[in-house]
Amino acid sequence: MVLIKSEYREEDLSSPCSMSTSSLSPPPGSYDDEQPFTPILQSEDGEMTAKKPRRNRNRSTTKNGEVVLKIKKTRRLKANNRERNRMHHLNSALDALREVLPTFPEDAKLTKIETLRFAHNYIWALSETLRLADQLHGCTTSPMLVQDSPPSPSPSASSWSCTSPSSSSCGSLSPASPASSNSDILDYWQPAAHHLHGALAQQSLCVTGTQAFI
DNA sequence: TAGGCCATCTGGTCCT
DNA sequence: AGGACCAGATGGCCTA
Repeated sequence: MVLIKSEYREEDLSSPCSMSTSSLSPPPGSYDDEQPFTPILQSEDGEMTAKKPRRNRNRSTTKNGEVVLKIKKTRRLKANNRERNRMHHLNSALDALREVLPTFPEDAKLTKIETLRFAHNYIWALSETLRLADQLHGCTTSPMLVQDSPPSPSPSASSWSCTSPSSSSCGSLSPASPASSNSDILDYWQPAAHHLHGALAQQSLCVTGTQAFI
């Protein structure tokens, strides 16, 4: 007996959301292309004699071929279920990430790639702000701290995210980004800066990285 | 209508 | 062997 961890039951497969044409007609090379004859069939009834009609043997072969086919389809459906569930969990994590990111307007939903890029930039901005706060020794609440210290996304900057500590990953994040233009970057940075300023002011700037970001 | 975004299916590969 | 992960394919929905 196999334990299925998926939260989605079989009836979920029939939901409009999960239905696609590919599931209705198997692509080339899938189940329908499988050879119906397998070695398992040969050993099913060991008592087979020469007198046994060939007709019965063929019928047995076909029946077992159908069983194999059925097993494969069941495995595929289970795999589909797991994959769907996995993607749902991934999306849930993405939603959780969106919730902690400041967006203006509030109901604006970032796309997946935008969420990842913005989170990348936002974390970098927070880290940079804390670093600058440490440099000032004072833990004083200065509006100038947030407004002036982070590098502005000036047009001269090739890529905003590439100046971050994890610049090695910018190659995969920056190209063809919806937020790669300077105007888009400003759209993301400004809310982040305001949010950051508010958060730091509330906590009197005396926060550790752990306290602030966990 | 083209393009972007998304959900889902699918087969391959790796891991336990 | 079965599950997790991944990337490609496909089709639906929405918007400029």
